[in-house]
Amino acid sequence: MSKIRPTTRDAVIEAAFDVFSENQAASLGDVAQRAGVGRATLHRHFPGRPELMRALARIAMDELDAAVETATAGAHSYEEGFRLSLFAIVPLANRQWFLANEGLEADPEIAAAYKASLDDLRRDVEAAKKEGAFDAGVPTDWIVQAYENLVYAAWSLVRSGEATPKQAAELAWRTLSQGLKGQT
Amino acid sequence: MSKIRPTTRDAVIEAAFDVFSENQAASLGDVAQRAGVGRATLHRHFPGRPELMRALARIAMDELDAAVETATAGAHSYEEGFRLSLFAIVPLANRQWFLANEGLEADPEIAAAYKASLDDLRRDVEAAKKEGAFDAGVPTDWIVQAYENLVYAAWSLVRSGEATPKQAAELAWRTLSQGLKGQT
DNA sequence: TACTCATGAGACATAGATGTCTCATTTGGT
DNA sequence: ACCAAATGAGACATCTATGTCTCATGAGTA
Repeated sequence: MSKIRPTTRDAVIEAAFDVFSENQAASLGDVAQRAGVGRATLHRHFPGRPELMRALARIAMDELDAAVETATAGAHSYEEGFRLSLFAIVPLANRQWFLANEGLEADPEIAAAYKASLDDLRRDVEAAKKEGAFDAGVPTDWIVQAYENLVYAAWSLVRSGEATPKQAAELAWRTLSQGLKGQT
Repeated sequence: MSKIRPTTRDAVIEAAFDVFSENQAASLGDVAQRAGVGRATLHRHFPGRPELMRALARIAMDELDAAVETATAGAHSYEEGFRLSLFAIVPLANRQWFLANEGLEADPEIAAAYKASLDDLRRDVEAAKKEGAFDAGVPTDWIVQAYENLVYAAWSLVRSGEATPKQAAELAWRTLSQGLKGQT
């Protein structure tokens, strides 16, 4: 077992997700306090704010990938895969969204990983089009944008207390699939 | 004619919209520079950041109201009104969105005005439900969330250069109306 | 021309966030 | 119990954004 208490680093990371999802401009002192950790200790694990954000981004992307992979393991079609992914992603949205406004596109590794997952999404959208799940006449870029923003909308609904994650994901799926369905 | 050059205040406001829509964390120095104005002059017109943000919020909301009112003047139904509003709002989204993450809910006047416009939107959604434009079984809160976030999605598509405002608004409208249409 | 007022430039003080360092204390493994 | 490593607390220096103030300049007006 490592000499570094695994608890401390994890506590900082979880506190950072909590604090930053409430206020992306929060200070590192806020994060340390929420984690119940000294500010100096935070700096021992993460040299500075960019490194912490980088770590959060990597974790968030890995979580997302894992959740989607698990959720879609038994999917029989791309359409079903999208539906299942939506249910898996909505509860994770609060851990993802605040990262969008951080200057992470400057980090080559993060930017590359993000681009790769976007490319995957575009590929899946196009496969779903071929299945007839989405209207082939609608631009893939729009479907991707609508998908991402309906996830955010669903999360917002959950956050406001108006729906459970399951209900919100169902509404988002209905809007997306019925709204962009291929015209028969 | 007022002794205060009307140009200066307007230049600051326009620069602020430009700069903050690119980076909401930009400094007042950045805004002053973009406006071609001394930093002290900016402070002469707006005591501090909150006051500037407040002014931007009021202007943005007024612009939005005016644009919607103009656009929907000739609408024959709530459904048509929503469609026309969407076309009017998408080009203004960049002047609206960054204000969401500013602590403006703390300002009573701004908060009240925002709440009022949200209530209007909810009323219109419910009227459109009665028309059959939206499925009465879908929560009004979801329709409002989807509407707002599809506006953002449309603006994102425009910003990426993948569509004109008109095309993006058309896609957003199609997604919303077809996705939430009442089941016949 | 003389006057008034907004402006630009820059000095100055302040506040908050950040990053480093030290030292006493605690923790976990031996 | 002993030891090495991690931690907490706090001092310290630095940096950036902010807000104020002063003074010279320029534009518009009488």
